[in-house]
Amino acid sequence: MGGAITREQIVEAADRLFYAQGYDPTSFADIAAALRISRGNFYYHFKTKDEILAAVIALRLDRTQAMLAGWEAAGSDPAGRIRGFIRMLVANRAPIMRHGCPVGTLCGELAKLDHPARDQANAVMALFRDWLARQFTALGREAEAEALALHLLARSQGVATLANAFRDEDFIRREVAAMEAWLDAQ
Amino acid sequence: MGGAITREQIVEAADRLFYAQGYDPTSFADIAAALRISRGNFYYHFKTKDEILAAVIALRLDRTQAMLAGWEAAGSDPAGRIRGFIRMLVANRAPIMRHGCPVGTLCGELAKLDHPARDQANAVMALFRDWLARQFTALGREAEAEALALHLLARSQGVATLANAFRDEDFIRREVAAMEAWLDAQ
DNA sequence: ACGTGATTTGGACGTTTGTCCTAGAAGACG
DNA sequence: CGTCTTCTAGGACAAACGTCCAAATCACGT
Repeated sequence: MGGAITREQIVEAADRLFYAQGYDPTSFADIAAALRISRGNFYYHFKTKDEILAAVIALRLDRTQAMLAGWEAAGSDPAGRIRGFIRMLVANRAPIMRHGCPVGTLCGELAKLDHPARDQANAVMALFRDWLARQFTALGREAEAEALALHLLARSQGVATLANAFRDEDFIRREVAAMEAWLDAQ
Repeated sequence: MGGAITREQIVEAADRLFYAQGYDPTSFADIAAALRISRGNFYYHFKTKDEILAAVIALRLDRTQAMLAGWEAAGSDPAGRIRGFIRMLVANRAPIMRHGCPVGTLCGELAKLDHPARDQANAVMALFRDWLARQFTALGREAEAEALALHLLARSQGVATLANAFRDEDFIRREVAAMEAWLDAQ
């Protein structure tokens, strides 16, 4: 396989384009142009567009799971890990202001499309929820762990949505500080 | 004008469909089928699909402005008005769980499409922001009014996003209660 | 009853979409 | 060098898209 375009490269390009433009508006032609390959080439690796979406979501699931597992392996305390989650908003502020949160926007789009892969996309969101709940449990808040996780996840999603609409970097920093203060009070 | 399909009916149907399915995935055929009129009929009232979108956003701007003005005219105090805003999440929980927040989802979609009407859609969001800021100003928090408004708006958007993903009604109620408690502490 | 302007129809148009096929290039292996 | 498998290019295909138009229909003043 010489200059072979691997399946992985297609998924990678689709991942970026689905994030930047959305799943539905992104065409095979867009992905092909990004990789400079022929349109017809897709059919060898994927039978349908939905299969590409499924592969993209599977990739995101894997990467998210690996990232969260890495954060748990690191020696920091649960509160420090949650702080790391919150600070993702600052670290990724540029793409978030341009395209929103990759997780939230895909869930929203697939919900509107009533797409079969909706549940898979939601599973990525659930990964964050469950990870956060585990951290709050480790903080001794087992009873309210899931509610606290959903609360923090919702605030993050809201910040991403408004940061995307208003392109306001200071707003992100203010809200991140507020979430950290909230975390300290827990 | 006998059984004349008015321009207003088209905008109304497009408004509903854009909310339920999104702007891009909604075709002229969809709107025509909903109204049981001919596809070609649109060209008499609108020249392009973008014109329909502009009309839909203009309608939403008008209605939002009227709704918010009505809330200010009512005799309640600023805190009570903010409480009314928060309770929108509970009042509209069914459509929110199905399709998300009409304001936030349209802003997100148009941002991804890099659509010219993006700013108009954001103006609807800004309407809520400015209205909330006015209420916080009336509460004597002029200096931080906009930050408080954005904070509350972000939390509402986040609740709508997660309620849409997880279809969790209890979550909405819990978060609404938490926002009311936050408001009382302000 | 008639004519005029407003409104609606059904379809044509060129383009783009996702899907699918075939011919051949490129690689591994004998 | 020859053969077999793996991969790619380019285009065919029907369907759907937004756009646009000519002809028919409707409402209404006279």
